[in-house]
Amino acid sequence: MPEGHSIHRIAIQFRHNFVGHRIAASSPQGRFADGAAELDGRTMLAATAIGKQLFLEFEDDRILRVHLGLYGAWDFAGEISADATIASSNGRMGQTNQRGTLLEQYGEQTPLDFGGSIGAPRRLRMAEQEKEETLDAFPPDPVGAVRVRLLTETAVADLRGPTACEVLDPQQVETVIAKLGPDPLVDAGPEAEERFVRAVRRTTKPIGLLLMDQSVVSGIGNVYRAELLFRARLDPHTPGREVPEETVRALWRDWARLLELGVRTGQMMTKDDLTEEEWSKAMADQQERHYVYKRHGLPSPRGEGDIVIEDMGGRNLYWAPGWQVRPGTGG
DNA sequence: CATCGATGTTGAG
DNA sequence: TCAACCTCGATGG
Repeated sequence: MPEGHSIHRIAIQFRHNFVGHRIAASSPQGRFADGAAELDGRTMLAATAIGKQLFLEFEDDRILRVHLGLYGAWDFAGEISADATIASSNGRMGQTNQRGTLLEQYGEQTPLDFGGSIGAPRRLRMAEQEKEETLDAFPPDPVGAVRVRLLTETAVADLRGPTACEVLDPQQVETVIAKLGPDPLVDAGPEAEERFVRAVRRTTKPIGLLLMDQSVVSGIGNVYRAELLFRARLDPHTPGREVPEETVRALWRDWARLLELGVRTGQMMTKDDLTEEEWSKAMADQQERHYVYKRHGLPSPRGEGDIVIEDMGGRNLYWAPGWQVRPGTGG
């Protein structure tokens, strides 16, 4: 159940334990047999996340593009970095990625805390089973419908339930990337913010939809959308062109901040100004990590009234009308 | 045990 | 606008 931060963490995990290694690729489920055969026996050269898209580059210009969708997940096993530190000098996505080096993406090395599985949570029973198998034999037998298994001498990554899983050439990757809005961890620098400002302010579409539009900005999902708008005190229905420029810039910078925090902690922590005690509580209880997401019916944390839920573009939107206002209406 | 909904996207109508 | 994709935790009987 990933938003952008999850995919960046997955990319980091691949850099640690798979990039630079010859990969045995297979499709235990069978639905990706041809694609796996194209990758099998080739060395992984780079792993890059842009928004919710993951690109795994192999030798001979073969790039695996994966989108986890709503419930896809990667499960890692074997010798997997537990206290992952940002890998350095993994190069670029060949000629397909003009968006800067991986080091530029992440700046200084940042300690991370990985579990064995990233993406949708697994059944505990399954995790225990795999743990036992790992002690006995490597690699463990695939559990369930594994679309792709990527295997090194010591590490294994299983992909299940993705929306997209395909082998592309650099040209095709270029086409995909060209349709994506900026990702603060990929497109560092002022041009990215300018792109975002332009994309928002040129349309009358509501800002609540624009933040979810991956061609406007990459990586934001339903949780971050709701929380960013609350933090900005912005009514989700405000047309893009009516959002003050400074507010649009503040949204971009806040997204950059929340995304960095999400990559570092592995949690979508969207609250500010918590005491140490409140922080611990929030990290243990998902409900406590957010101001409005899935908190409809509860009193707004700020201002008057309750948090409400409504449909926007076919997704549940959570917001606090007593706090979030439309600019220029005096509210 | 059955059903529902979900941190997402695509494509048919 | 809505179903389909395909997985699994939460919920209710």
